[in-house]
Amino acid sequence: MRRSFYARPVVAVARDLIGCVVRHGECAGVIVETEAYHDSEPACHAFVGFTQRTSTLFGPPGRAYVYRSYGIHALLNAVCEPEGVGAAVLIRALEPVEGIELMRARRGLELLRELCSGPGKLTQALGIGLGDNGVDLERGPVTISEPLPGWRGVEVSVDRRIGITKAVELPWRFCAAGSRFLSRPVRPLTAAADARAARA
DNA sequence: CATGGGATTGACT
DNA sequence: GTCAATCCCATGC
Repeated sequence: MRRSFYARPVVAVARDLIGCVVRHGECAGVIVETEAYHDSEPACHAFVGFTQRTSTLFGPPGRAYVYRSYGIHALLNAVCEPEGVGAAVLIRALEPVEGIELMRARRGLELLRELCSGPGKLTQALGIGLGDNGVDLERGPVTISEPLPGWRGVEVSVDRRIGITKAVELPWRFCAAGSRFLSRPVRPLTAAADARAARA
């Protein structure tokens, strides 16, 4: 995708990335789950301002922001909004489409559903690491490109973000409706959750 | 310089 | 359902 695609409100980009293709080397998958993060809300790393860690987030849009989570996993984001705004889309799950045998070898698993159904799983499956931080997503080695035929206009479900403790009420998680490759199912909105969201 | 806290995962009860 | 692994970074003394 072109740089102008990412230089937009991060929530819109997160939604529009559903159906696009992430590629690294011979491995590729369709994005089926994303989350948006923005420096105006405390769940975003960029909330603390410009630091060494967040410099990529405040940099030009269309680059990869890769960081280590829980000391173990590398998580892949696409930097969004104009330079100077700290915002990114976390890629949370892929449907594998190419290089599946290599993914299986890297993950030590056979089951297709488990290869890329989580933000730490998909970086392991595609061989993406901290060294890919700052990479231009149009040039590679990690790239994101247009949806495959059949994925254009796919229905998107909205949910609250997973695994965070701050700003939990924001509906900034996006999933391909009915996908079997999500990190977790979309939670149906309950009346109680609705009331909480309305109050916040 | 010491410390606390994760945008997770997989193993185990 | 619970829980440990593991390390980088931001913060505070």
